[in-house]
Amino acid sequence: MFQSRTHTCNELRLANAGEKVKIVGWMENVREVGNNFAFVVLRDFYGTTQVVVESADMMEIVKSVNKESTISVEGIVRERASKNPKQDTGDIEVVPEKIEILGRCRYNELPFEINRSRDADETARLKYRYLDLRNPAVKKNIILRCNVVSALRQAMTEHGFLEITTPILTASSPEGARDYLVPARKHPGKFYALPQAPQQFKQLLMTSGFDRYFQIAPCFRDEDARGDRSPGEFYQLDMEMAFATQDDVFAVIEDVLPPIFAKYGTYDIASTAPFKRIPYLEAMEKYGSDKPDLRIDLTVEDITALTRDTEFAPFNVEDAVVKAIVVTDCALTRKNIDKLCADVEVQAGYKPYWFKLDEQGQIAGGVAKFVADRADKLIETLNLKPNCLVALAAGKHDAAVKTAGVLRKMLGNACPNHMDKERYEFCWIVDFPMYEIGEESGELEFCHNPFSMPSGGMETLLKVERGEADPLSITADQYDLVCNGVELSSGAVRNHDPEIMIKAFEMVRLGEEDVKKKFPAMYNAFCYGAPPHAGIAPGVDRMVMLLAGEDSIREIIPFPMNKNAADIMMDAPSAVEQKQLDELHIALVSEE
RNA sequence: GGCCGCGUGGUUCAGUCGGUUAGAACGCCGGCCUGUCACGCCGGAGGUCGAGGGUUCAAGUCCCUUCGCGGUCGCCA
Repeated sequence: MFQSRTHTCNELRLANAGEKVKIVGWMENVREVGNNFAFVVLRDFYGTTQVVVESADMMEIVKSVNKESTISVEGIVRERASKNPKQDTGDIEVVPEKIEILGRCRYNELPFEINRSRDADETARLKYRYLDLRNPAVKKNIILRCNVVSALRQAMTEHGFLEITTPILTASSPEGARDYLVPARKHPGKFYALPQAPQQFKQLLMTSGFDRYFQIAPCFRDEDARGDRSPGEFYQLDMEMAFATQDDVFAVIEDVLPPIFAKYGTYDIASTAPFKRIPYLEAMEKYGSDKPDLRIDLTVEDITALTRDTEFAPFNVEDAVVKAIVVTDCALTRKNIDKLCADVEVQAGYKPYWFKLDEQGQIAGGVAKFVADRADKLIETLNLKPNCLVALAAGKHDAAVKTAGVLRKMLGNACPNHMDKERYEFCWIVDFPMYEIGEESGELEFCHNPFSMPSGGMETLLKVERGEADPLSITADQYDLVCNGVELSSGAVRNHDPEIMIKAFEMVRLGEEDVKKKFPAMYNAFCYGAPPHAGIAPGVDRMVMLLAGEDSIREIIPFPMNKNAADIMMDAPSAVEQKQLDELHIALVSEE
C-alpha cells in the first residue's frame, strides 16, 4: 500500500541533513559514475532531488527499471560532498534505505526525450501530450494559465462581477462562424449547437437584472486554425455590465488587465490606464491595420499626390493610392529588403516597393529611377535623411493599406531600432463602421455584428433615412482591445432598444420579422424593458500566449488539437457505433 | 478550398551535379569508471529515406500523383 511522502522534490535543504525522509517522483536520470555508485535524479511537480546510490542492492533496484518510472525513496538526507548551486536542492542528497517501484515505464526508449520535448515533432508531442507535459518547460505555461485565470476571476469578483455559467447545449445562431452541431435524440432531425460565445445569454442576464456578469467561457467555432487561433474551442473572459457605457467597460479592463500583465508577463513593462484610443479609420490610415503593434514606431503616410504621372505602372492604375513607410537609420541590406518584400507579398497578397536615400543623400535602389525626377519633393515632404529606407505600397485603397500594414509589421520586426519588443502596448480601436458594402452582394450589410448600438442611436439612423448622411459613415459603439498587434478582444455597447434594432435592420433591407426570427429570445426580452448595457470578451488563450511569450497557441493549452481540429491523442473525431447513429436518427451518406 | 514549406534509425538533423556500403549528435544496449549534475571513456544494435507511379545504366536526390504535418490567405457576426 502506498504511503504518502514526507517532502516534495523541491523541499529539502541543508537544514534537513540527518533527517529520515520519503520522497516520490519520476526517475528522470541515472548517472552511473562507478561500480555500484550512481546519482539518480528524482523529479516531481515541484522540482528535482538527487538520490545517491552506494550499495549493490539499491543499484540492483535502480537498474531494474527504465527511466521515467515512478519510484519512492526512503532514506537519510545528507550534505553533498560536491554541491550544485544551479539546483534548489543542490546542497543535499538522499541516501536511500528503501526504494520502491510505484509505476513502471515499460519502454526504455520514449517517443522523445522529456527535457527536449519542445524540439520534437509536433505530432509526436500531441500524441504523447502526457509525456510532453512532464517537461517542466512545457508544464510552466499551463501553470501560468492557471495563475492567470485565477487572477482574472479574483479581479473580476473584486470588481463586483458574478460568475454565471451559461448553457453549452444551445440553439444554432444564424450569423457568424460555423456552428458545431449536436444531434438531439429526443427531437429527430433537430440539433443543438455549441455556443460560439455566450453573447445572447449574457444580454438576457442583463435584461434579468443582473448588474455585472462574467464567465471564463468556453466558446466553440468550427473555423480553420491559425498560429494564434486554436481550432474548435477556446476560452473568453466574457463580461457584461448593465447601465454601462463604453467608458465604464474600458475602466474595468484598464483596471483588471495591467496588474496581471505586469505580474505574469514575460516583459516587465505594460501600458497603464488609460490605454490609447484610436478610431478605426485612423488606425487603418496610420498603421495599415485595425490591430496595430504600437511597439513599432513606424507610421504609414499617403504620398499618392507625390507619385502622380511617374513611369511606374503600379502607381498609375485607376484609383491607385500610394502609401509610404519611412525607416530612418535603416541597416537592412539590399538582400534583407528583397527577402522582406517577398515575405510581405506572401502575407499581404500584393507586392511592396521601395527606394532609399543612401549615405550621400541620393535616391537609390528599388523604384528610385521612377521617382528620381521628384526627389527633392519627396525628401522634403517625408523629411528624409541619409540612410532612410522608404517602403511603398501601391494599389487600390484597401490593398495598399493592407500591404502597408504588413510592411510596417515586418519592418518593425526586422529593425530593432524601430521596435522595443520588451513591453506590452495596449490600445483601444474605437468607432468601427456599422455598415459596409458587401463584396458579393454589392449592397449595404452589417460590418461586424448587429448587436452593437449605432453611435448616436436612433437619431443617426433617422438622419441617414432622411438622406442627410451616408450610411457608410455610421459608426457603432464597438471597440477592440489590441495588445502588441494581437486582437485580444471585441466588445460593444449593445443595442437594447427594439425600435433602434428594427431600424438598424431596415438599413440592410431586413425588418422586425427578421430580428424576431434571428434572435427571438433577445428581441422578446428587450420588449419587456431592457437596461442599456455594454460588455467585452478578452480571449484567455491569446492573453496567456502574450504573457508566456509564445508564438503558438498550442503551447498554452493543456491538450490542444492539431491544425486540422483533430485530437490525435484521444483519436477525436472518430467513427461511432451504428447503434448510436440509429438512436440519433442519423444516416451517413458516403462521400463518393 | 488556394498558395508556400517540410517528411531520412527512437528523437533532432546533414546528405554536394543523380553515382561506391545513407552519415552525425542525442537516446538505447553492453563494458569501464567512487562525487556526477547535459558526467566521462570504449564498443554495439538500430534505416522499405511518408506512400504509389515515372524518367534513367543508376533516384534519399529529378518529374507526376497521393497522404500527413506546419505556416499563410480565404474564413473567424
